[in-house]
Amino acid sequence: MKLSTKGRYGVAAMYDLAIHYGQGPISLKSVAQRQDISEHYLEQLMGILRKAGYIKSIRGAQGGYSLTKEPSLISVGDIIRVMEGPIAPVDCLLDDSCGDSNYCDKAGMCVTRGVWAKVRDSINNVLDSISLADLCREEQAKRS
Amino acid sequence: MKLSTKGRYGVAAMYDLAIHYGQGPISLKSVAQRQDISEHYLEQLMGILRKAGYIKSIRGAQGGYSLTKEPSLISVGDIIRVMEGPIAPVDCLLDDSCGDSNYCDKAGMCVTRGVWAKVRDSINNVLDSISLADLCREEQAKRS
DNA sequence: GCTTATTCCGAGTAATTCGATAGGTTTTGT
DNA sequence: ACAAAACCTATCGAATTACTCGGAATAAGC
Repeated sequence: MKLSTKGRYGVAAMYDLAIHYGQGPISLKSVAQRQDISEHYLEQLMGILRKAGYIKSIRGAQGGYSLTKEPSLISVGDIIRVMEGPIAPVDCLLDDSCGDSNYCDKAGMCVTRGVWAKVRDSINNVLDSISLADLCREEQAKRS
Repeated sequence: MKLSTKGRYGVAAMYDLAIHYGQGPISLKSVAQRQDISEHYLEQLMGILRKAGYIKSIRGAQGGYSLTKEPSLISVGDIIRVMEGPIAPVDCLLDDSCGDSNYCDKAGMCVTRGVWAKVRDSINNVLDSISLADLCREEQAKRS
């Protein structure tokens, strides 16, 4: 039940952009340094976040990244799901409409499936209840 | 955020033993067949559960495994933690008293750490609130 | 006592994933 | 023109996962 660095780094980077929201484009380099992440690796992660529409980029000198929406409108859950795929402790919870793959024939009768579904829901609840703005507020509080 | 098969199979096997609680030793083979798990692999998992004290074994012909306590006294959380290690979405939550390893120097200032701690707590809450007896009851309900 | 059913144990292994690294190509402000 | 930046694709070593294999020890039943 570990989060991969993708999710962790993704949240860290988005948090960094949230802190600097409204200050123009923030360079990948500076984010990587502040959050202590490999530059090249973070680059790939930023690509994912950009394609998902959570950040926009400006190329060329003095370029960088910035959020496409207010920090209060982006939840940690949004970020995690984009970085790690849908949250599901077990694959049989992924009924992605396309018939094949992880279908479990006794899903209806499976009692443990219910357990994993509850876990999934509780994780999603927690993650969706925390926005980037919340994290920024917390940071403010810790400073004082 | 995936559970490994260790955790899943562990719960499935323990659930199987709970269903047959009080019926004497249950052979690995029959558990493996009913739960559709590789026999040899399940063998290793049973070893973990035995060493943790949740099941006891009887060797030789007509031997097998059985729970050491009532199904109501064993939670899904107990099983998962034994099979997968402590639940912690990120390593910096593991302050296992022995100073080295995953200590994060800015833990006190880290706002994302709080997020992961909330996730951990909510997962533990769900898993600890469900006992093997609960699963057996659910199975009964589904039958009718 | 022999056979057979079973748990126990340790090593090996194929496949996958993770976390990066490398090396280049655009694009753009100065 | 130059340098700073985003973008892209490919590769790679290490670790982990989910097994498999081959036995050794133990006990019940005949």
